[in-house]
Amino acid sequence: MKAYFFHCREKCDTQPPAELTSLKPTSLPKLSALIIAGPTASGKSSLALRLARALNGVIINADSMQVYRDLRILSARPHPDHEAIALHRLYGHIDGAVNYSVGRWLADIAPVLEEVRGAGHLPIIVGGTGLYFKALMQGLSAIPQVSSDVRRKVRAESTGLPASELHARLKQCDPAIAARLRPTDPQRILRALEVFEATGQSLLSFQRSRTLPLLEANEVFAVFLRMERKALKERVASRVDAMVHAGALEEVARLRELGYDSALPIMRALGVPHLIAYLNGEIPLADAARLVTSDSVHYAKRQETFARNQLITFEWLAPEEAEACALRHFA
RNA sequence: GCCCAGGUAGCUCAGUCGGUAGAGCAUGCGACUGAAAAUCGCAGUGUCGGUGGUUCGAUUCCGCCCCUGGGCA
Repeated sequence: MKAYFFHCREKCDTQPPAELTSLKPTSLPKLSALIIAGPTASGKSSLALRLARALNGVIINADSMQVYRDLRILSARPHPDHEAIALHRLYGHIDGAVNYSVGRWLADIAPVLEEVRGAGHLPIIVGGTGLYFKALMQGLSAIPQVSSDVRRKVRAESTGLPASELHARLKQCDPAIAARLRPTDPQRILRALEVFEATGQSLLSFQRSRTLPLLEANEVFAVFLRMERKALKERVASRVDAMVHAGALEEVARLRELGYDSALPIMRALGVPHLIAYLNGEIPLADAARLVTSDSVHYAKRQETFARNQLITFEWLAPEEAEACALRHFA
């Protein structure tokens, strides 16, 4: 493990410590996957495509929105032309009516990883969802599936109630988890409530253990693409415009017609609520675009915070550095 | 030139019956176990337009000046 990190330095830093140059790559474990994370609009997909071509890789999605079939433009899913250049997996394979989750993603990626490696290809896992990478490399607690009946029931009982009231209810049945959750955090409170309702046990009791990670930090080269917030903001703004020109409004109009529950993940994707507000005549298009841009920049900030503090083994590299480094690692 | 309304945080504004100020947004930082493109938490900064006066004390009251907007000429 230690040797690997030194190896990484030796190959990537411009000036490696002299005493480490004796470490030879031949003595190191073979890296079994390339992981590309980074904030939205940082160029992850195009980097992945270039590396997939150069390294005979298969691109595997780690983005919670690019899994949805009905969300191609707004989720910036790879273009069909690009999907023809290299194999892409776990893109657009989920119906919008589905409440996808990190657990499902983990279940989906396990066989894909095995298959890709078995075929002798390099898995290139790329996406913006930090939680997915955390689950992939740090494991996830095994928690029984909460049936959609229970889920519906819990949500129906809590509609219209303030988070503090839900928290008070949670405190009644599961004081241990309630103590760890903020009374202002409705999402986590609802999750704890439904797990207790479904299993009769505290969510905390499940969270005490985790499954083994699918990939260990020392067997992958994991990068987080680094980009200045200011530059990122400009990229996001022009990408939002490009999305509108590419048919984002039509995509959103289709979603609106499908009549999905507004609580579904797909309906909360960046851009969907504001563009629907525009289509409903509530705000001008320019305002909607501005709002989508600022939401996206806030999101990028959260992605960076998550990576900085939760994905601590990732190397922060500018896109060009990441590309050069990956080529050296896997060539 | 005259009349009116304003000039307070990066922006929009609130407020101080005289005791040196605060919300939202923006910005920065953080939390994070099956909705994570989600859901939450924390934190700056101000010569309160300038200048004189009254006062123990003025961002607040008064005079003058500057600037902005509206009206009248």
